[in-house]
Amino acid sequence: MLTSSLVWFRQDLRLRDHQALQAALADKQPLILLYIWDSTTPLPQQWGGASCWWLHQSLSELAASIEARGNRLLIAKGNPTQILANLVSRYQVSHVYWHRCYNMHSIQRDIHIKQQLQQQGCDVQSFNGNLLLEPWQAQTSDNKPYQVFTPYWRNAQQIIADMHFPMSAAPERLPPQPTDCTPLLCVDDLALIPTKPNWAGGLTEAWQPGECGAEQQLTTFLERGLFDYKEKRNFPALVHVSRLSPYLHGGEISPWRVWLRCEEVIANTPQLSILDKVHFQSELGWREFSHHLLYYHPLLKEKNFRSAFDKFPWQYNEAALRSWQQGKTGYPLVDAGMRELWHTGYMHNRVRMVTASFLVKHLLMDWRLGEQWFWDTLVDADHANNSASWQWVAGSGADAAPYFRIFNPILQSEKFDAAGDYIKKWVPELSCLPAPFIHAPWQADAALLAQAGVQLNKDYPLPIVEHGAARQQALAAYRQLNTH
DNA sequence: TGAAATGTTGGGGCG
DNA sequence: ACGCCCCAACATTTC
Repeated sequence: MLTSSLVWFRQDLRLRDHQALQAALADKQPLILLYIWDSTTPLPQQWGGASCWWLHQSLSELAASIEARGNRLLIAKGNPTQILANLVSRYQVSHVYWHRCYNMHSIQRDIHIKQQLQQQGCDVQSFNGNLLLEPWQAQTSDNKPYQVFTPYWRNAQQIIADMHFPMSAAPERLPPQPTDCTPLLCVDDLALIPTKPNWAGGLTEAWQPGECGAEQQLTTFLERGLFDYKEKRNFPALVHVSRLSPYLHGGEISPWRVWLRCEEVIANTPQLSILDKVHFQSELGWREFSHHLLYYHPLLKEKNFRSAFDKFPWQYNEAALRSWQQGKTGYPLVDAGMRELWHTGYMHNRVRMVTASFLVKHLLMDWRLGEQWFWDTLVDADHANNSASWQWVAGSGADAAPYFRIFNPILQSEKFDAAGDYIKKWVPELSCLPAPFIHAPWQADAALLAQAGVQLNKDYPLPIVEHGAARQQALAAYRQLNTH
């Protein structure tokens, strides 16, 4: 009886730079390529709506890509422990490979599965396929996890400089499946995309998920976006951000491919500043740092990193929460961001900070409410990044924004969207209102509003809170914690 | 990877 | 010419 090898695809939906696949190819025997929709994932960690849409597209492309190379992606749904055990015994699987995930559910599940498969006589190997560094690789001089980004990243960069990344091209042909291998499900059976109503139209326009789209996005960014990245990445109407986050999350591109191609472009393009490279790479650094934090603080999504925040006097106001979610706060930059998110599954980073700060500081609502909304609506929703970033904004996190750092949504708008281009795109009812009034429509006089065709409180809401008063309330609430 | 309040300085209008 | 005030521009401190 012929044995076979199995690659379990998870957050590594690509064929290039795929260590698990490369290891399986070296076995030179029939190959099972598997994706499992893990129904044992705790509910709050199940992919949100936008991530599901992304996953559907990405899986479909991967399946097609595998089929074109002479194999087939097996798709299953259920308990991975049982599914793997069944496949291993049914197809005489001698070797199983996957790339590691770093949240608590996955870690515990994978430890258990590894033991079980080894008992079945199977050789199991896992690799790092999703990060530049393993989360535990950078440690302080007394072998403790870092709490602050800057020293973490200084150390991490030194390690990266000496690393040899496992680059590999996508194989041109794949070995066949075992001869008696029967399909399980197809991508559609997972029911990941919305049907009634189909709200994904904006996502389809904005994105091309999959390995191919990732490569195109990387090239576009390096050619057009990297120049002056350090400054221009702050302007949401410009295209000077990489927009690679959803691809990195799904593993459709490896972070080291992004890293190395960036190095290469910088070396070959004299007009690019080293600072642009440094700033872009440090964004990848934040991603690494988030995973470092999540690894050592498995409850990062649920619990305040700084427990002093457990007694923060959060308020809950359902109407205000809904206004925020729907982009109807009356602050144009905030609303533009929230609508971009709803429409495209993405929001520019600068605007993420402004909108998040608004929920937590102006509306005094628990960061977890914001985290949940982003988790459900972002195509790049990532357990580590989303949790760490929300805690950073709230001030409850490691290396967090200090409590007194309260973004003024009007000032941010004037600074980073001076002409109002971003606002006009996402809040079209204000598109005839000239700057500077587009940043604060309630400050425009009646004649100007009439001329722009805006009736406040009808076409566009009045601010749901007044900035100055909300700021004072936030300062008072935070002062009450007495942590500073 | 803030914003506002407060302090300081220097030019210019003006008695 | 001089002192005084105003205030913009910038710097520093505070939240």
